[in-house]
Amino acid sequence: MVKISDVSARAGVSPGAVSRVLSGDPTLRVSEETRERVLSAARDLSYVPNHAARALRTSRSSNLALIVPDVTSAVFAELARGAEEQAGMRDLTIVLARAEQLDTDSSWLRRVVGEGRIDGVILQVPDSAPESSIEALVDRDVPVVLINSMSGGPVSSLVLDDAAGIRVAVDHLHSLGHHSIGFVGGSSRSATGRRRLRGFIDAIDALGMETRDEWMTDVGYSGAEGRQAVTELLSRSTLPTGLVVANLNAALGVLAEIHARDLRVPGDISIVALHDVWYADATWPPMTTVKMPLRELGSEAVSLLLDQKADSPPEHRVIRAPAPELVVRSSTSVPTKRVTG
Amino acid sequence: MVKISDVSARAGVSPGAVSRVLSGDPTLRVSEETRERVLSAARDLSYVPNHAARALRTSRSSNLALIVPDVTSAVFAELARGAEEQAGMRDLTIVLARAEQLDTDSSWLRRVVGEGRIDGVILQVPDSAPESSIEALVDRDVPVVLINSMSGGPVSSLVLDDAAGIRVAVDHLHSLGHHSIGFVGGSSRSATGRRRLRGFIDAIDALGMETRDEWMTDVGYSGAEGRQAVTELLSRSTLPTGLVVANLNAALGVLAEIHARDLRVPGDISIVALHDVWYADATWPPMTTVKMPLRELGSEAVSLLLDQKADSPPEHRVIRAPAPELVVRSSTSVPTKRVTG
DNA sequence: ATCCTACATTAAATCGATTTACCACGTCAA
DNA sequence: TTGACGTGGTAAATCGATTTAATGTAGGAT
Repeated sequence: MVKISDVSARAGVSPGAVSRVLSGDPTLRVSEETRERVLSAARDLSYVPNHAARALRTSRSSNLALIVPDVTSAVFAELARGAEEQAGMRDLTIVLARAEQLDTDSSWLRRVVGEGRIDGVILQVPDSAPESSIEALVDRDVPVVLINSMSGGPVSSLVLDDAAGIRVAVDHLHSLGHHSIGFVGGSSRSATGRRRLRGFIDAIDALGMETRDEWMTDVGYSGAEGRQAVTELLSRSTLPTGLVVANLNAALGVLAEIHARDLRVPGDISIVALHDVWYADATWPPMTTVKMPLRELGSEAVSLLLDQKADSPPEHRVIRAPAPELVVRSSTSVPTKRVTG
Repeated sequence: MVKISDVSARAGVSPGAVSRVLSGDPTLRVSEETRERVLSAARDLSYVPNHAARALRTSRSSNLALIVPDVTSAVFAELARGAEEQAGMRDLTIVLARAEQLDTDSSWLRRVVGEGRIDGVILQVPDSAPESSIEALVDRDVPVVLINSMSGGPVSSLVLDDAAGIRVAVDHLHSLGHHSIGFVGGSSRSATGRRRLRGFIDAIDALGMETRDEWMTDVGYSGAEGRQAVTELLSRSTLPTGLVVANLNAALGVLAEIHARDLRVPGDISIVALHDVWYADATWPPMTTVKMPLRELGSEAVSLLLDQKADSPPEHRVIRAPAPELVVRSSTSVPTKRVTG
């Protein structure tokens, strides 16, 4: 491996000078000619600074940890891509970890952070997780950005504008002529779930429609829970003609259970799901969705982490751009008949 | 941050001694009593060795790069989990990257490797990728393990026993009474695709059934390509009663297109897909699959990477354990009628 | 001739752990 | 007494880049 002293030797200057030229130190005064010599020497030898040495000296590892509950989720994939892009631009690297490790082996994070391997943490706690597990991270000596979890509190956070997304979904159904619209959101035990429910109710109100408890469920985001949601809805008196599902994983389950009951989408019920991911048009029927700025969420998380000075107060941002966008496929249509459960 | 000299001071020994005690250097001779003092000093101060310093000295970063074509794929998720687990056990960290970056910015890998940030690479090239892009990595100065791509060649590789998985699928359909079985595999332009096709033909042969070209397609793994596969099958004379789909993403598309044609699964056609991932039972109907040892593939990749000495010849392993396992759901049944396209 | 800037660069300390080579001390045999 | 050996460590170099404080030199002003 070619090192800085090789470059400096070739350019006929000191290693210090090379370092300063290469990093563009503004306090350094060099003749244009020397600068050129250094630059071309570095190029000729294709010099790449050793990361460990730099990290040791500067005590920054240029590694960020991305901790998510579930790598499987398509939501994660988009998020990761955004984070990665932004990280790439800033010469950072993303280290992958499951939130699971936080529980089973909470020492993991402590250790990696203690070792100085991680400069910052992007954390998406499972909705199900007790908020106390977050607290455990607060006094840690790395900046943390919480994603899609609580807003407020001592840790910086970033959330999507779920309410806006849900509004788009509701508007769509309304404009098709639906007047009874149901909601399959996350559990109201989680902050996210409550935020979404609130968004739904507001959207319905704004259009002068009514919400009915029997049209709403209080389950999680998995496929199985989506199925369960439909079972619950059907066990009640009437079914709404339209359904907003706050998560595409759950929407798969919803779809499966609806089919299992021999109902038709969108014939018997129209469905709009939040988050536009690849398999939205591989379902049957292809699903109408609301595309949320997940990628931007990821990249913004990286930015926030880095722009955050050590002692600055936590920031809480809402990602609003680009605005949630309706992607019409085949799971929605004008309402036809109403089904009784 | 507490450093090694703090520990050594507290224990009344030299830093060198602490290092050697902590790393269990067998050539060090210490009295049991001194060892205890060192250990407890480290514990009391909750000493964690600085990673950068260690990396600088030992020139190993303890970082592995996991490069995949698509973080979205459920296959990736399982793989990543396996890799992560194994990495965790060995005190390594997994760095995430998209294979995309290899094309758009092939300097990325060069740079990170040059910086010494990466000790090894687990690489899953897209089936579509030219094999030349692999070559570009061969002479790099890090060990590389290729996943699910070519076998043989100068780079170590790891593949699943696809043939065995397909055999399980074919056996299942055969034992249900199917005699006309079709295949939606990967493109025959990729080594993986060819391997799978071979496995399929062998499995059919072994059971004394016949394969027909009109029952086989030659498309990729995406949902869209799965739809296209069905369109092609239907454009031909007869449809088989059973279908083996070599990938669950494609299977979603297959399912969607079948529904779109108003055919019934498993009434008109039974489907078995390779890879058992979470949404297999969130589809309609829930899909019968063959569970492949993806997790083991991931963990084995890490092991192979590390066990590989610098100058040892490349190894090519096939992951056979645990054996492919049939997961019966609702997309398969005894054959009823045969549909003409 | 002397002092003062401004300029262009360098020397050397530093980050923290690892590792090789060496040392001091005691004991035991010849 | 000497030398060989075992015991229980230590000193110091090293990994490679960064950064602070210092240094030599030329030119201009007094």
